[in-house]
Amino acid sequence: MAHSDTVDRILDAAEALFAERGFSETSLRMITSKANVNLAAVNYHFGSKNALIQAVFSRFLSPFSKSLEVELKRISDKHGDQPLSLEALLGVVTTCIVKVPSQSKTGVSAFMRLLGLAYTQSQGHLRKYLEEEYSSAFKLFMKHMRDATPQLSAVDRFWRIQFMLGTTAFTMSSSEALSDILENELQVRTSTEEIVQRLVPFLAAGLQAPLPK
Amino acid sequence: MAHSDTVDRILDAAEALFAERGFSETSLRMITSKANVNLAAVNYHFGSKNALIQAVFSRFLSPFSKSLEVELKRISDKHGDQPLSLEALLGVVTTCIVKVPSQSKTGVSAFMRLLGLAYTQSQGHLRKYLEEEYSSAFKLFMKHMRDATPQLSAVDRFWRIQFMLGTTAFTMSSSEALSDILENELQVRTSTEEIVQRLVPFLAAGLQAPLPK
DNA sequence: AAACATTCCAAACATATGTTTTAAACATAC
DNA sequence: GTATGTTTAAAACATATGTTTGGAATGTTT
Repeated sequence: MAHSDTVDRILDAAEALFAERGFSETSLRMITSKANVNLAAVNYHFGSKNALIQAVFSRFLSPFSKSLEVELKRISDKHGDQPLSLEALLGVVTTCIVKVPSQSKTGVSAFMRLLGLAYTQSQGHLRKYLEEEYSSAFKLFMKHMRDATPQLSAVDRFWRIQFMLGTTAFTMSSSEALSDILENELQVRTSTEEIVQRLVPFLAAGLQAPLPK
Repeated sequence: MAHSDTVDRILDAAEALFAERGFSETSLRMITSKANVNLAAVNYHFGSKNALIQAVFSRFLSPFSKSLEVELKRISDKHGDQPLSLEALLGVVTTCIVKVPSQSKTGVSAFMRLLGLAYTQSQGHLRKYLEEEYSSAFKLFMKHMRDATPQLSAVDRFWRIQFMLGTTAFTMSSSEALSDILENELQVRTSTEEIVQRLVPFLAAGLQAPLPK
């Protein structure tokens, strides 16, 4: 078989464990024993642990960036030269985020947590890999972002976009822990979808906040 | 000497390396060789690596939480039963953040990055320690936060505060890298103080964003 | 059926890590 | 000056990690 069952079992186990514990804190032995495969299988199929990490990312990031590019082009075609509103733009992104993982086995929560880790737990090789692989989708998103916030100067826009990405990455990377805390305090459970829904207005308002002098 | 030079040198080196690379990715040997002390000194003075991590945190978190409590009480006394405005409250926090590290050798950026790591790289022992040690300052801040955002439900407020903390920790933790990128792109240099000034309106607007249904 | 390629497995390997041990150097008090 | 407790130094220890290896099992092709 070109894609042995083993490969998928490893990817599933790795994805879950990485999301749960981070990269350095997850050993190959944890992964292979959760996947019920031999330890050597990882190096046989992927070559190295770093390559496995990248494979885990591309499995969910590729469909996502694909879907994002398609969706953005579709909507902006429909709108002609009218630029997308900020809300619409963020809406597209969140739609793609929520849609994609359900196609694979990954939950949205693991998906987002991995994204957060990629940002935070700065593994040099990962950052490099992601930049090379997904720069086109990212640039397209940034172009729409420019059009959606014409009132901002380039510098202002730069910082606010960083704030936005930071909020998202950070919240998602600790979303589970935060949900636990909240449940403990107020006996309310918040799903990842709901967190995203809460996040969007916060971000939109922040991006459009009146400028300081 | 009660507080040998060695102890401080270890703390300085550990602080810098933790901020730069994270906890698991920083070995005791890196720390001791950067600090120019013997490997065994860490276990002698602190007992374990985990204890060292906690010591690094308390060195900068204790003065900060102290200063925050004092400052909050001072200002709220001055205002009588009038609740602090959101802007004023955030102002107090940022003032304390910017003020405290300059007393020690820590830069604001390392200070914030460590906070971010504490959140993200959730080492069980650290979370527990921080909760026990600094719950009083945190609870005081949350009380004022409640008063400053009466329009929010408890759940809404919880999440928006998390968004706010996330944005701050994340931005500050990568502020240096981001400044570099911006300078490269637009030939503009942004100081940490300016970043904070840009952050506050973003956060205030996000916190007060209209609620989704 | 034989030849070949691929996949799997148990064990070994080299290295890095946190921690402990042993002894020497040092300071301080009696 | 000796004794006592403290700090440093170098080495050893036990363990965990990523990776490699040689061969067995399995599948595919001729």
